Amino acid sequence: MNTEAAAPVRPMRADARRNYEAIVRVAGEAFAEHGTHASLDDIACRAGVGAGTLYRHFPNRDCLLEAALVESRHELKDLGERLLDTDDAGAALDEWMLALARHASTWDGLADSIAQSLNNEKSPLGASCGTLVDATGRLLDRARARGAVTADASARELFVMAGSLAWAADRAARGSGEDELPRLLALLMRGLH
Amino acid sequence: MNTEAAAPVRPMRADARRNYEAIVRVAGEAFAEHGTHASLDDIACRAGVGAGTLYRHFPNRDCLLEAALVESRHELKDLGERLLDTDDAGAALDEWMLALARHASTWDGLADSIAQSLNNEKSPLGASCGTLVDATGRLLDRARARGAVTADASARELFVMAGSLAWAADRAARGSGEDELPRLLALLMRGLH
DNA sequence: GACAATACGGAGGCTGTCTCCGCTTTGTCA
DNA sequence: TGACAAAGCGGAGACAGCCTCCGTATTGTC
Repeated sequence: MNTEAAAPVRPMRADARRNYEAIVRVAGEAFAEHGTHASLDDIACRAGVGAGTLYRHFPNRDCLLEAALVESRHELKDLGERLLDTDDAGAALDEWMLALARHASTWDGLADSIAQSLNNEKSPLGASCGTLVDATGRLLDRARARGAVTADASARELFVMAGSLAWAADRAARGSGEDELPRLLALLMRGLH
Repeated sequence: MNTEAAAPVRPMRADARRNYEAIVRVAGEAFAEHGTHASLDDIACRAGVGAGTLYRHFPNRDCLLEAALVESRHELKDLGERLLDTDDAGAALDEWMLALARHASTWDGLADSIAQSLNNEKSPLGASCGTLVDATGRLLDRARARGAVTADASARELFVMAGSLAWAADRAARGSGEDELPRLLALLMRGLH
């Protein structure tokens, strides 16, 4: 696994850190604008660095995606912990699934990138998904223990279903920018409980 | 809409028909092998024609996808009609959804291509999806009229959900080639009924 | 058999990915 | 403060895929 950028043995050189941060910032903008398939050369250009610099810091698209999502994932992780302390285990799972689906909707194509990375040991994006799958598992187990979930489904499946919901909501919306996610999710959770 | 290839005013010239058929045949193989993003230049090459010939017959990827799917869609349409004559309206809808999901799983990436085309007036793939959405609507209305479906969902949404299920099943399978579709579908339908 | 209509094909322009390596910047140590 | 090695930079260019253009070849018709 490549974690040299995230946890280097020695601190990054000043110029390297400057470039790293500029790239991540610009990447977030580009992904928001063009989806996860935004041109990497273009990101490098807009960040004022050469393509070589971008690819040295982020050997592939997943690495950059992962870096641009760290904050969002931190917040998600916190939410997961807070939800474990709430009373209604069923509602907690519902809220968690909605948060997961919203996360996967951050940028167009993200649900796809995430799901693809899940089956790819080497992807840093997939690795960091492990934490989210685990959190899903804890909330699912608790909900099941309290009888709030009866259906047979694994944490991993639930995680993928959240992604597929994000996928469906993005595609079902007939342009009209309607937020279909809650309704679609309700449909799914109705079957789960 | 471009239907010149499907319903020409005058019959195609012999060489044109020969090439058309070779391209469609090879395309099916290539999509099966590399998913819907298979290289079109490569398909042309393997079909023994120039790129120009491929693009003249199929101005874009969707046109080729659509042509390579005609048979499967025919069978699907027939199934839809047969299902309308069965007794159990709920079970008929279940079976239809499974068939839709399997169709969208034909090739890797197909669910995505289909869903994308749904929002694209000009796509021949999307146009031909209209028939399937209509069939979904008929089966859904019937199931609802008989009380087999209580949840609030449109035909279009159901169609997209079938695609999203295909998407999820393709991604949830941890390589192990397991067929998760029926279970995932059961989960969804449990919420719908 | 000759002619017009139709179709062919592949060179080449374009965009995007990713690598390689000569050059520049940085941090350190005297 | 200056000098040196290590670390980092960047952009040219190789490569792959998409798609168009137009000179050439094939076909059907009279």
